[in-house]
Amino acid sequence: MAYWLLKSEPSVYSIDDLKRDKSTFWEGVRNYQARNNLRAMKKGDRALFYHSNAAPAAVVGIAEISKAAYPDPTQFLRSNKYFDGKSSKENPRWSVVDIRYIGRLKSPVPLEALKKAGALSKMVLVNNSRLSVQPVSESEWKIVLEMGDFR
DNA sequence: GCCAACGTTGGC
DNA sequence: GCCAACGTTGGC
Repeated sequence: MAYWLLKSEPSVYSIDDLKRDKSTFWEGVRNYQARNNLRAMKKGDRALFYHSNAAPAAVVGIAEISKAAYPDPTQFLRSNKYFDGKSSKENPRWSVVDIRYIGRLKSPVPLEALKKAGALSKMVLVNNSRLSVQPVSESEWKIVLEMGDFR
């Protein structure tokens, strides 16, 4: 099983929104590196749910990849803000995955705490804060869940 | 709201 | 293919 980190601004879509919805499709990724990470996901993989542009920015919960990558429907909707006129149905540019709510961390782990943890110095989030879909190593995964008192 | 860091675009 | 200009992200 692989591990990932998904970022979302809580004012747009928060962990509580996911809890309410139970599952959703991860729309709107328009960055190639992030898209490639989406396409590498397999059903059953797990992801940290991270709140960006939040006070504090923090890992707040856990989700499961419930369906592997498929074309992002929003890229074809002219009225949608994620519409991409350069994409085609024959050769879609952008992908989504489905995710399912697993749970909240008992205590959210702020970015600052991740930066302070020596064992996480190679974590993508610590080194490239702009990538919105990131891989997480198994050891990083375990450490973050422990820091968040996830049970 | 500011601004640094990063990604993308497009002229050449 | 280079790189300046521009737009976006995201921490603070």
